Amino acid sequence: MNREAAQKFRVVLVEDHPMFREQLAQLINKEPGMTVCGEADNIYDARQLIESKAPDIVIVDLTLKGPSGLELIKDLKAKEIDVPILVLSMHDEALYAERVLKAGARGYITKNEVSKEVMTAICAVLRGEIYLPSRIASRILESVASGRKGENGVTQLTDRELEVFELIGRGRSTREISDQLHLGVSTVDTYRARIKAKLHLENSSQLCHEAIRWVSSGQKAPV
Amino acid sequence: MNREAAQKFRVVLVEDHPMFREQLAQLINKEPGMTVCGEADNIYDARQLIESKAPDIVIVDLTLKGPSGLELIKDLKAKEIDVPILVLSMHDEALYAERVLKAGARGYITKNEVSKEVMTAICAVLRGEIYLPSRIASRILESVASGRKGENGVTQLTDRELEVFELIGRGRSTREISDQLHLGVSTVDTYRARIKAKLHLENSSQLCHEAIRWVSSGQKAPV
DNA sequence: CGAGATGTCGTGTATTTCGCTACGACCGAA
DNA sequence: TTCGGTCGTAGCGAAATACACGACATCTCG
Repeated sequence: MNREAAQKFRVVLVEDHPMFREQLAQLINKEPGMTVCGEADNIYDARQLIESKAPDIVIVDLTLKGPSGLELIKDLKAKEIDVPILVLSMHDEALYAERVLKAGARGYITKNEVSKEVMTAICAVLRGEIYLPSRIASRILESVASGRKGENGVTQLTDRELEVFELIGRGRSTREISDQLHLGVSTVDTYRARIKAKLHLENSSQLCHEAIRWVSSGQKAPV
Repeated sequence: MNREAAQKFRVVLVEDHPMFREQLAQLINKEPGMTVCGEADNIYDARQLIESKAPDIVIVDLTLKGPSGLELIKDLKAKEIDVPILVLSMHDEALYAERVLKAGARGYITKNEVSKEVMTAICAVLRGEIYLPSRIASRILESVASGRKGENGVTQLTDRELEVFELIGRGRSTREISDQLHLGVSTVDTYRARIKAKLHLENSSQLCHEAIRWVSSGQKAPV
């Protein structure tokens, strides 16, 4: 990673935790060959930033305040804005990694990595490689190899459905979800219905129950 | 915060996200009057560290890999190890703040704060003050002021309320609960309202959320 | 005794749920 | 290219639920 000052790699950060963003920025700016050329905490600002700054790489958190980073990835792809994206996520789940890669991201790391690992990932993506922690890569390959099936059932959910499911698990009401995702309440409702169908859940308490279980198992110990 | 080098405030960090911990450490070490004297990513190491180093303050993440930071706080209190604790949490909810304060912590901030805010909190706690973001403080004070003296979260629920709370946690709908308990639906409704008030929950998703968590955590210690 | 906590319920309105239908975009197989 | 499937989006109406009031009878404890 050695570039003249004039041609440093330019990075855009999309991350809604201020402290984390600060640190990431610092980490990158400390690197001689890189510089942060823009920061955003939601996908709208991010998109604009990316279009105006045309960075060499975008690092995006999966879970943001509004629509998730996955939306941003899809958006950019739809607009054929071809910038390599490295996803930073809290979830140490192959499921998410797989989805972001399918959507067009070039790397996936979790926030549990040490900063050295993060830098490794950034460099790999800048070199044009696809970067995954090996434990996740192997989990993906494994499931692909074994011909795919249900596992936790959650795998059958579409991206959107998963997003809604997760928000339910975080205790958001339908209304809050529709706000956050900028959807109609009725749309969110449809997703709830579809999720219930796919997961064979009878009513919304059960839906809530499962969603919470999912969220907190993908996460750490209950508080 | 001006101390001679020899008598800097000594800080122990308990946080399981390596990157976050790194940054926190850096933030603190950058401060002239402070130094990080130990780091841990779980409560066992943390406890040992605290006993051996006797720091001036402990900063602990609420959600760790094993038992939560809340356990650590209770442990220290039980052992009468009297070190001020600042809790760092992802949850921007009054309920959690209240719990940790009751357990003996001296401050509560979320990871959404900018680092400046974190430093403010650290300093406040070191001065012996209790630090809360005002939005959370006001939410707690509000309900405290309007009656209800302290006590402990769930323990302040009446028998009936607790019964309902538990059924909610088992995924029963209001209707099912009223049937099972031979009460009017409206009665159950009233209990739900009272529980929400006592636990500072803002809507029924949160109620559901807390109830499920409580039930599945073996319904003893927590809260 | 009397104030406050507790258990019970009703009413009325706002919101959500639930089970439908629908439609356009896209995608892959025939 | 057409057909069938999935996906994201949305609306409708009936039923259920949530929420905010108020009411009243016990019960309890200072």
